[in-house]
Formats: sequence, structure tokens, C-alpha cells
Amino acid sequence: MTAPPEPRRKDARRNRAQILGTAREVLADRGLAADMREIAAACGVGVGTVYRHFPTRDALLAAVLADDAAAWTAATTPALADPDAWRGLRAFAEATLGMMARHRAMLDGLSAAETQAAFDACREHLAGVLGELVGRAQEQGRLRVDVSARDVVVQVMALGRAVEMTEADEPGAWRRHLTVVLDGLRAA
Amino acid sequence: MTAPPEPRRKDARRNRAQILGTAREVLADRGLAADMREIAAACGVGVGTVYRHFPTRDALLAAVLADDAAAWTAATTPALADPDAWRGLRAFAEATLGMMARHRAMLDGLSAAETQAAFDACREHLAGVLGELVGRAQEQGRLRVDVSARDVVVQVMALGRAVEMTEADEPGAWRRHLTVVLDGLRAA
DNA sequence: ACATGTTCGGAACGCATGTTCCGCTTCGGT
DNA sequence: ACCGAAGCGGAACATGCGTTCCGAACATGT
Repeated sequence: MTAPPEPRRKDARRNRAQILGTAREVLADRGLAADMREIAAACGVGVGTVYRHFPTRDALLAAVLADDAAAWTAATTPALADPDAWRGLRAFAEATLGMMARHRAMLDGLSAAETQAAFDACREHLAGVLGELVGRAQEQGRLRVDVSARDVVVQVMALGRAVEMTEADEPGAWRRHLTVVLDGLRAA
Repeated sequence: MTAPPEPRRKDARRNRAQILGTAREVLADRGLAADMREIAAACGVGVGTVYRHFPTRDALLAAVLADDAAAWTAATTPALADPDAWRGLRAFAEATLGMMARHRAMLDGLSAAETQAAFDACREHLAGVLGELVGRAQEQGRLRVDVSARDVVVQVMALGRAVEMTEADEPGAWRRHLTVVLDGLRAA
């Protein structure tokens, strides 16, 4: 993909890393509502400096979200490895919602057009994994058979809004909401 | 609340009604993404004319959504009247999601800060009704007791995102997703 | 038909936000 | 220590959208 060209000077490299790190923090708790001036200020640099390292706002978002997308993808490995597909599915859903709760930009980004590109790399992989987990969980008689893999994705994304609504008032309430949905998804 | 002053001239009254009607259509299928120019153009008038009848964009949104909020409130009456509170709850959830599916601005508006005022009139009433329905459904042993009325609201609002995600590709898919959540909410 | 005040249209304004530009600063080699 | 290039800051620019303004067009009472 669009290679991030390493700056030549040492201070610039340091700055780039620092911007990525601080931008992640800002995006994590302000979400996509954070504008370039706010991000730059939090990083202690001018907007011009941010633009020196990332050509557009979307590129910066993509750079920040790419790591999280990778971590998200990584969360599928143990889920797939679990012989109990239902448990794997639940673990994956928990990992996903946990990320959303911790990282507001991820929550916003997953349902915003501007950041879809950041998840291109993992979308296919995730679809494959979900398809397999759903299929196996149904074979194992744990997941109701009248839902598709897409339906499961939709339910988890929908719970993203539950995270949005409750995380400020009652952190972790999403676990209760996930329990309800999982109970609804369980085979009778 | 802020009285909508009836215009003096007949053509102006006609225009006002026409703007309200057409704006509703535009908002119904474009949601809050519709801007004033787009709304005015759809109504076949200039933006100035829209502003003659509604002081701000939010006022226009409120005027459009007020009717829907009233219809929403009205949907609680049969739900409350049903001796089977669980059935009432389901009917109310179906009515709510159906509205969201039909009316995109309502879907957007329910989770947007700018339009919260439009629902002020019904919020209290709805909270009361939901509280009663949830309480009765739990007493009747149909709704699991480890969820609050607020949790039920959150689940339904979360399904709003499911509507958002699927309505274009598969209209009505939200009924399937609602079934899952309701199964999860049912007492064991 | 005319006078008068109302309504209309849409160009222009204000503000927010992404992006670019350029003079000043700092790095790193000599 | 000096110099050229790389990097930096933040004012200025571009765009989009809510809102305002005002001359033109029109409805209404006489």
C-alpha cells in the first residue's frame, strides 16, 4: 500500500513517531470529531508538520487505524484456534467491542465512509474467519441456523452503538448487552 | 413550544405546508445529510423562503420530526393496552424500528445532538412507558430480570444501526435482527 | 388598475475545517 | 563555525454549509 516514506533527518523521524502516538491517543478518546488543529496541538506541533508526515487527514487516520486493524485481525487467531467455535465467536465479539470501547476513532471509523480504506486490508480476512466460525458454530449446534455470518457482523456492529451510548455513563455495560445478543444468537 | 406563526398571505401558507411536506420526503430518504440548499431545491424554492418559514435548520428538522415523534408516542398506546407486556414491548420495538427504516432522518436524529430537542416532548413519556412495560414483562416472567428499561432502549437504538447497515441491501432485514435480540431478552 | 406591505430568490457573509505556502529554524556534514 | 538542505509553525487559502440581506415579484384591499 501507500508506503510511508521514512524522513531523512533524525528529529523528523522522532516527530513522525510522536505524532502517530499522540494522534492515536487523541483519536482514541475524541474519535473522528478531532480536527487537524486539535491533533497537531496535542502533538505539540503545527499543522504543517502533521502534513509533512501525512499527506491528508485520511492518511493519518489510516495510519493510526491500520495498527488497530492489524490487532483486530490478530484477535481472530485464537478465536479460530478454539475447537469450540461458539466460544471463539464470543471471544472475537468481546475483542471487537473492547477495542471499540477503548478506541473511539475505531468505533466511529468502522461506520464512516472516509475511513473504510483503512480496513480494506483486513475486511476480506475477517469475512473469511467469521464465515468459518459461524459455519462451525452452527454445525456444532451452538449457533442458531437462521442467521448468516453477515447477520452476526451486523449484530456486533449494532452493539457498537450500545458502546457509544453507554460507555461514558457505565463503562463496560456493553458486556451485558453482548450477553443478551449472544443469548439471542444461541441455538434453541 | 415555540409557536409556528401562521403566515398572513395565502400563498405563504401554501408554501409553508409544501416545504414541510417536501422537506419530510427529502429528510426521509437522505437523512440529516440533506443540507439547506438541497432541501430548498427539492421544495422548488430558494433558501431564503425556507428561512422565512423556519428560523433555523434545527427548527425545520424539529418541525418535521415533531410529527414523527408524536406518531412514535402514539405507538405506545396499544403497546401499553396489551395485557401481555412482552407482546406490547415487541410491538413497540417493531414500530420504532419500522419508523427508523422508513424515515432516515428519524434514525439519524435519534442519535444526533442537534435534534435531541425535537424529542424532548416525548422522551419523558417514552421513558415512563418503557419503564412500565419492562416492569410488567418482568413480573409476567417473559423478560429476563437482569436488564433495565434503559438496557432495552439501548438494544433497540443499537438495532437502529442494524437498520442503517442493511436497509439498502435487504429491506426488512431488521425484523430478523430484532428477533434475535428479543430472543436474547426473553426470560430463560 | 394601483398602492402597499408581504414574500421570494439566491447572491453574499461568517465560520469551521481540510490543506497549502513560505519565511524561519534546526540538523548534519565539512 | 559554516552552509545547504530538510524540517517546522502557523497564517492564509479553499471549500462547504448555515444563515442573512435586499431588490424584484406578487397578493390583497381599495
